[in-house]
Amino acid sequence: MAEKRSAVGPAKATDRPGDASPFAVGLLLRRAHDRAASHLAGALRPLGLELRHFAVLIELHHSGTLNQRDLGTAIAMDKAMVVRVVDDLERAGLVERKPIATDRRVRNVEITARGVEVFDAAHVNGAPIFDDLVEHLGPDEYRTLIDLLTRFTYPDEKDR
Amino acid sequence: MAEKRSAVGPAKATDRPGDASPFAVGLLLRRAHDRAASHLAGALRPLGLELRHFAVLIELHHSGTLNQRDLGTAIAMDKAMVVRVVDDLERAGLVERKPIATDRRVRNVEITARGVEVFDAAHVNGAPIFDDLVEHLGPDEYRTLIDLLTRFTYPDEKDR
DNA sequence: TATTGTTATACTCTATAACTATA
DNA sequence: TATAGTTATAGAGTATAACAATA
Repeated sequence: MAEKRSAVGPAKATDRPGDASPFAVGLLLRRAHDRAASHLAGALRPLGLELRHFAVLIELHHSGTLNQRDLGTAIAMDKAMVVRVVDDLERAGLVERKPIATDRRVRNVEITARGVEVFDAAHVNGAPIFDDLVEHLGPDEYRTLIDLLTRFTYPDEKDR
Repeated sequence: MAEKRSAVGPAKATDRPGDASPFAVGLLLRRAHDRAASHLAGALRPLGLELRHFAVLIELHHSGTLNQRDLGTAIAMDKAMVVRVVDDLERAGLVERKPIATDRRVRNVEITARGVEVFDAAHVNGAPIFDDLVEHLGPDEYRTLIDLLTRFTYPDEKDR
């Protein structure tokens, strides 16, 4: 692949080398995500979890308790999807819904002790898969990638 | 966001700061892709194109002529999807299917002169949107991001 | 009247599988 | 028998909208 160039027409402003078209970024990100997702999904499958379940566990492990609205906002998940994913997790005993005293509409979601266990187990079991995912990047490079990606994705936020 | 930590349980091997869970990479990539895709789709909409159409144009502009099978391989697109996308592009006059002499099953896809025009116009019209997409990264940082992302995504390839 | 969470519905995307015409 | 391309179908994923309870 990528053997020929400029087979079509004269040089133009956009006649760039390789994948330098700005639009290629979108495609590159899609394929990067596909690769990461298939690796990570493989690490979670033995635990009966999918990435979207783990997104909730990560957020709860990180932020503590959140109601479903804030949880959805935090992980960019539709509120209807939040309901289904929390249903799954609650059925598995990994999170609990807790009513709050001041507003009977709201239900806080908490990670359970068992949820924390599974969270840890996923990281232990997934370590080899994760190593394979990033092995051709050095540790510094990986950190740089995460940093740049984070700033690309959340342009308005200072911390994260 | 990201105000509390360790609200749950004692410190563990996986009790990392922030989004340092390996699994968070998948989620970060998803959101990075979502942000890029919505920006770039906005740049293509006035031209009546979607990202998947542009994926084909980029590949043809870059590699010259490809048959549909190789085209699908190059951009990780299912052969059935290739048919539909090439249908759209051909209807718009941006690519042409050309039979080859040696194998009457195969149809090469070529970008047309009008396809090159639209390719260039997309970059011209999209420039402000693209600037907005990456403005909080320096040029060097953007190049680094693309480089790391490319190596992350295509671990086995030397060039690209 | 607005909001939280739930349920139901519709729509898009993708993956699969059949089908044709060639080889 | 295998392959390139096409078409049709089914499944998953996502987005939308209606709904109930509460504020």
